[in-house]
Amino acid sequence: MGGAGRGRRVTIADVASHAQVSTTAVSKVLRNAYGVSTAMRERVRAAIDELGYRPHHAARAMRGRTFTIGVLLPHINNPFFAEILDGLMEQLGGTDYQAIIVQGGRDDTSERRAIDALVDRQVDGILMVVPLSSKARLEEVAAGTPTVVLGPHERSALYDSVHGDDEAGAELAVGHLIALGHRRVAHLGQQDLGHGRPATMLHAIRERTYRRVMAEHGLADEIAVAATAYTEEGGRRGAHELLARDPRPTAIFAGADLAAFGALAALHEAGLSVPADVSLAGYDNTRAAGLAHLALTTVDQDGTLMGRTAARLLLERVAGGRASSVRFSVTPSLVVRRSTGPPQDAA
Amino acid sequence: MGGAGRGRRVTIADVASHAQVSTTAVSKVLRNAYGVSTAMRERVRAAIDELGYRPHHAARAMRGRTFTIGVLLPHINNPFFAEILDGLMEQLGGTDYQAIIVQGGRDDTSERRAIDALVDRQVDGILMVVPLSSKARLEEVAAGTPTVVLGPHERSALYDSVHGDDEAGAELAVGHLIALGHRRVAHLGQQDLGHGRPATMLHAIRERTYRRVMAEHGLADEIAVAATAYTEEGGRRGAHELLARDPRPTAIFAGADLAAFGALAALHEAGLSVPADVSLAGYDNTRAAGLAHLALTTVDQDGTLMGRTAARLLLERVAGGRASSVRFSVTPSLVVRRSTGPPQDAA
DNA sequence: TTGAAAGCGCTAACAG
DNA sequence: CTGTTAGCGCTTTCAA
Repeated sequence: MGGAGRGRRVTIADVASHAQVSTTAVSKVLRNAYGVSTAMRERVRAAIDELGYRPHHAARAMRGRTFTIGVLLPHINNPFFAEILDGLMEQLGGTDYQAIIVQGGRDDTSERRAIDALVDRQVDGILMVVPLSSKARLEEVAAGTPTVVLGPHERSALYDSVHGDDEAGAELAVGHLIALGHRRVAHLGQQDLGHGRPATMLHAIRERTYRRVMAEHGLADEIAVAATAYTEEGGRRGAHELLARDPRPTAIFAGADLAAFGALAALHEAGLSVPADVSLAGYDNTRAAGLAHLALTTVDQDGTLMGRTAARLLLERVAGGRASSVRFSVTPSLVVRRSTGPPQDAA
Repeated sequence: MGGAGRGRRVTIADVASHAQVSTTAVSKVLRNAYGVSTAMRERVRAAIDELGYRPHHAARAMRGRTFTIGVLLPHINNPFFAEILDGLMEQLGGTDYQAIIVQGGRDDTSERRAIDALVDRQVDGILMVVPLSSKARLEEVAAGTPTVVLGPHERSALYDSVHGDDEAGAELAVGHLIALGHRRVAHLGQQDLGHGRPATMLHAIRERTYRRVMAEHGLADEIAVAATAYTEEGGRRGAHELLARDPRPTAIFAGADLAAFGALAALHEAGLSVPADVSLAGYDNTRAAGLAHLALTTVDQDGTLMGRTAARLLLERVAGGRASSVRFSVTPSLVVRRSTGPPQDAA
C-alpha cells in the first residue's frame, strides 16, 4: 500500500480539520500560493507537523507539479556521466526538486522507452544526456515538457542545449599529437547507433575534426579510424584493429577516456609501450585518467559545470521564466600527462 | 502541459467510446484482468492503437500500480553498480516495469531523502543497493513497499536480502596473499558513514574477515588498516597512509577495485612496482580490473547475477506471491592476475 | 482572505 | 461477461 506502514494515510482533509480550516487553505499553504493570512499559515504548518502529513505525489501530479526532474543517461558505466550528475544534484540541492534517472541503453528503441517512462511520470523537466534520438523526436518531447539536451550540437527553439566545444577539444588533442611530431595519428571513434542525426553527435564531431585537422596538416593519407564504442571493450577492440595496420600508427586519439583505457590494454597486449612506441590521448579527463600510473593526456571539459548549468536552465524553464531557448558551450582544455610524447624515430 | 503536445490527452473514456465499450472493459484490458472476451479485447486494443492512447501514470498511481521499480544507488560512479543495474534491467526487460534510479549520496540524511522520494512516488518495489540506513529504517520502508536490499548481510522478515559472501571473498584474497608468503598484508577499507549497523555492512565484513584471517595465521601484529572510502581518491589516500608505515606492507588487500586503482596510483607515486615491491588485490572484478595493463588480482562476485536475482525477488514480492523473506548469497571466486606475487625477500 | 465544490483519469466494488 | 458508479487526494475556479 501507500504510506509508511499501517493505517490510512494523512490527507489535507485531516490537516484541514485539525487546523480548523478548509482544504483549500492547506493546499495554498503547501504551494506557497497567495491569499493566506500569516495566522492561518502558522496554524496549518503546525497541523502538518503534528500529523506528520506528507503530500500524496500521485494526487498532486493529477493537477499540478511533480517536483521531479527526469534524467536520461545512456548508461551509468561512464564516469563522466557521474560528474554531470554531481553538478545537477548540487544545483538541485537547495530546491524541492528530486532527480530520477533512467537508463537509455544502446539503441534508440530502448532509449525511446526510457524517455516515455519519464514523460509518462509527468516529470516537470527532462535532462537528456547524449541522447541517440532524432532531433524531431527530442522536439516532440520538448513540446510537452521543459527539456535540456546535453551533448549534441543542435540549436532548437524548443529546448536548451549544453555541450562542450568538441571541435576545439578534438583540435587540441590532435594538434598536440601532430605538434609532437606524429604523422600516423589514428582515431578511436564511436559507431553511429541512433539513426537520427549523426552529424551533430559529439562523437561525430570529434571524428570529423580529427579528419579535418589531419587534412590541414597534409596528413589526409594517414587518416585511420576505428569506429567501435566509447567503452573499455570498444577501445580495446578498436585499438587492436588500428595496430594491425601496416605501418601502424604512432599515436592514437581516443574519443573518450574509457576507450583510451581499453586502448592501453590493447597496447599492452601488443607489447607496445606508451608513449615510447605509441602515444595516446583521451577525452573527458575522468578521475581515473589522472591517476599516476595511467597519467593519460586528455581533454578536460568540466562535467560538473555542464550538469550544474543544465539544471539551472531546466529550473528556469520549469519556472516558466524563459520563452527563448539557449545554447551553452563549455570550452575544453588539454591536460598533458605522460601518455603522449614525440614519436620514436623523431626522438 | 502533460502529454506530447497540444490538445487534450486521450483517456480511457475516449478509447471506450471509440471501441463502443465501457471504461471498465478498457481498464481490464490494460491490466490483463480476468473477465474480458477475446473479441472485446481485440476491439479495445485496436482503439488504443488508433487513438495512440497512453495510460495516465498519476491517475493509475492513485488507485493501483505504478509499474515502477525504484533503485537506490549510493553513487553512480562505481562500475560495479552498473553491473548490478544491467542484471536488473535484463530481468525487467520482458515485463511492464520500468526502473528509475535515485542517488543516495554520502550520508544517511541525503540517502533518506532519496528513499523518501521513491516511497512518495509510490514505486511498486524498491531495490536498495548498499544502503547506509539503519535496519530499522529499512524495515519501516519495507513495511509499506516491497523491498529487496543488496549488500548488507542482514536477515529481515520484511525484506529480501541479496549479497555476496564477503567473508569467503575476503578470505580468498587475504589467504592468497598469505599463501604467496606475505606477512605484512595491509587492508584498504571504508569508513563507516551511516550510523546504523556497521557490523553487517559489507565493508565491515571484509575488514573483519581480513583481521580474522591475519590472526589465524599468527599475523595479528601485522594488521594495518586504512579506512577511507571505496573510491579512487580514497584508495590513493589510504595507500599512502599504509606505505608511510615502517616497515611498510608488502601486500595490500583493497576492499574494492576502485580503491585498488587509487592504490596503484599511490604505489606509482611512491616509486614502488607491482607486484615486485608490493602485491595488490581488489574486490568486485570490475571491467577495468581485467584490462591487460592493470591485470588486477581481485574477487569476482557476478554483479549481473545479483541484479537479476534482486529483480526477480522484487517482482515476486510485488506480485504478492511470497510471504516469507528470502536471503540469496552469491559465492565469490578469486581471479588471480599479475598484480600479486611472492614478496621480494621470499622470492 | 476564505471556503465549497467540481473535477483530473483511473480502478474496483457492485449490479445487471 | 459487461457496464455503472463511487471515490483516490489534490488543485482550482468561483462565490461569499
